[in-house]
Amino acid sequence: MVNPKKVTIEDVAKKAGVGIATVSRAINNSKGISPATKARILQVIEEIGFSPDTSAQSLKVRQTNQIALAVPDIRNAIIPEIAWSVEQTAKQHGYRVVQINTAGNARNELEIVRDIKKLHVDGLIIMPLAYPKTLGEQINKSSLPVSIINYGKQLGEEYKADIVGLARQEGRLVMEHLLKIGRTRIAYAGAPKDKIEERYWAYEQSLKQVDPSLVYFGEDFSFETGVRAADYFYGLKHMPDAIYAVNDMVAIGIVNRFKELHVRIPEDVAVVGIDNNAWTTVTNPQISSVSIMGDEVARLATELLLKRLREQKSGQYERVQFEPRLIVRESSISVIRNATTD
Amino acid sequence: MVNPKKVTIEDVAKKAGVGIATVSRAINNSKGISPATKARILQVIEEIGFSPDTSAQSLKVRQTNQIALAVPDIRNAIIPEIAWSVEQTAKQHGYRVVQINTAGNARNELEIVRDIKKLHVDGLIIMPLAYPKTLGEQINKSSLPVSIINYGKQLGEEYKADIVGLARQEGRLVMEHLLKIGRTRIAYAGAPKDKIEERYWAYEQSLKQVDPSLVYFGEDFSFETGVRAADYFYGLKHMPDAIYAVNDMVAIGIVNRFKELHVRIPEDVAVVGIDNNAWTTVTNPQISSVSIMGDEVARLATELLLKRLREQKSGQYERVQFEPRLIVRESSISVIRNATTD
DNA sequence: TTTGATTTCGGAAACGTTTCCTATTTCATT
DNA sequence: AATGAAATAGGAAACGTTTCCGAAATCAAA
Repeated sequence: MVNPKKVTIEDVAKKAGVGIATVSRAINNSKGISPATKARILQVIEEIGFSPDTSAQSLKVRQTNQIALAVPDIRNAIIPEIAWSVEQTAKQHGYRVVQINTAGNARNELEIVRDIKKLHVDGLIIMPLAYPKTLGEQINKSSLPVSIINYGKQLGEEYKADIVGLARQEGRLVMEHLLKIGRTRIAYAGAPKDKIEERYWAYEQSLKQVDPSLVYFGEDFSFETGVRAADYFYGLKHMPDAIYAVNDMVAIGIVNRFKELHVRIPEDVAVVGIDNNAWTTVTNPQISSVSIMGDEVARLATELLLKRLREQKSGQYERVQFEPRLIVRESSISVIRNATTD
Repeated sequence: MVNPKKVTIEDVAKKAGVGIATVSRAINNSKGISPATKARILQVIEEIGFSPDTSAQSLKVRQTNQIALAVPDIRNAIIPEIAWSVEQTAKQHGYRVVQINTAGNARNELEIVRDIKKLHVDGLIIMPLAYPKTLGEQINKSSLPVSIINYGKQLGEEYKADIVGLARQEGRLVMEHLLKIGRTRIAYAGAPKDKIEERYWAYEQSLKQVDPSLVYFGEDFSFETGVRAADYFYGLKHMPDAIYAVNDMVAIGIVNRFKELHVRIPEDVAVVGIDNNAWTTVTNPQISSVSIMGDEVARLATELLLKRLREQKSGQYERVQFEPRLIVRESSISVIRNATTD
């Protein structure tokens, strides 16, 4: 480690008695080199421990074999899964990924795109959270390809980027399932700002008419909201026989609280969440949920980016939405319902 | 994006009517340039949208401003937290981090270290899981500085790397706490291979004598093991009044099962885990746990690596162990114990 | 003014590769 | 043998910077 006098391609050439061009051919196994000399060169390389300088290579071939992945916060929810998927996919194609957390901060999200040139990467995958107004504009004038992992708002046609996300069908899936297993008094537990979204509309639309007492709008998407929702429903004269929770955290809160209250799940009340968080399998009962396909979304976003890099042309931009998938677990299995109640 | 004829430092120079050396001085704000010309150059740069080529810079100055972070699997346990901490710290010093998952595979762990030169980084932070025998050897012959985040075995003095980890005191902390709040029948719930470790020895050593019926060795470190442990203890003639769980997953399993069995926590049984997983705050009751200081460990490991890069010398290697910290929550608060029992 | 020190600047040489172009060798075909 | 095509090789230019070194310009002091 004490400045070992960097060994270059020239050292190899000299020692092997060939030109540097030939050494280059050997390490890139390009053609125009005889198997014999190639073997000899490789041998020498092994001996003196040569490894081509990646900066020089990048400078020459004008690519870095790196892509950037910008996410709000690697510590949250499905993001580790996404980061993992991107890394695996990139690796398969010989790319490395540099990790960036934007903290879901609008300024950071813009900055990343604007300063992408400073990143020593060939392209960018961004999962926005803040969706700053000028994001699209910034992306469009970007000098490098970008791919968007979109779990937020519907994005316009004008984006010059591949966009992959989720078909807004999570709520519909939950409701169809709950209806199919014969529940009739289905409640909704969510968060107010969520009212405008598919997850809530699916609830309204699946029902002939909605009983307002069965709709609980909490403050956020947290465990605590779930606990409070459970208390609220428990206090009703006529309890629901199923609860559609806006996400898994809320669902877990509900399940936990109901267990304390001796409400049986799924016999008395079925519960279904959304996200397919790993912790849904670790509660008791395990909670049915809708997978939002993080790894598939991330994988495709990566593949589209790499394809664009490979083909070097800014042709048609892709718009892909994965279908969410319902995973049925104990909390909503179809049971012969017992009329007795605590 | 359609091959915009890369604008180079020379274009800037020409347009500003100066030499390229001067432009270089302007963008690196080195001295030997008058404020006036500097301003003019910056102006031009802004106009024509120039951004220096990072590959060329790296080639010239012989550093990439990147470090690699190799972890077993970004999706597991405290690793997102570690990745986050490394990234934040690196960013503060102007470094970016490239993420690598080793899958806890011995061969991968070795390969990363061996092929570090191919990574376009200035140094490596590795969190080993497999600890292959030749890892130290490989690190010692590495041409780049490496820093180790060590949550595994005790590492020898011979490693030419900074090593930061955790002082093996988690078990002791738990036991002291449990004894202090007056528990007398303290049980242990863990995994068999764990028997050799501090976490178990601390249990034995804190007790005048151990009641073998209060020791439950499960199969693994999972939620399920926790559930089974709870069942086991519940079946005892004489239940423990506290349980020291080898980690949070097990603790959560215990708490969940006990709630079903109407065992009161902490009144009947106190429960404490280890790891300080975020989910300990989302159970009911919230679970006391020992923080294993992931973010501090990661931050220091990063800082040591960057310092070594800065100082360019392979002097003394650091060995640092953080003290784990007990976080007391509802599951083990000191209560006036009620003699009545369900 | 002259002098000398200091600041400001530009030319050119690196950094370590890949690749173009040309030269040589090898080989198959006549 | 003679010819031409194909395979193999090397020299040198280029990629876009930083930095060394010397030249020119500026400035302060005499």
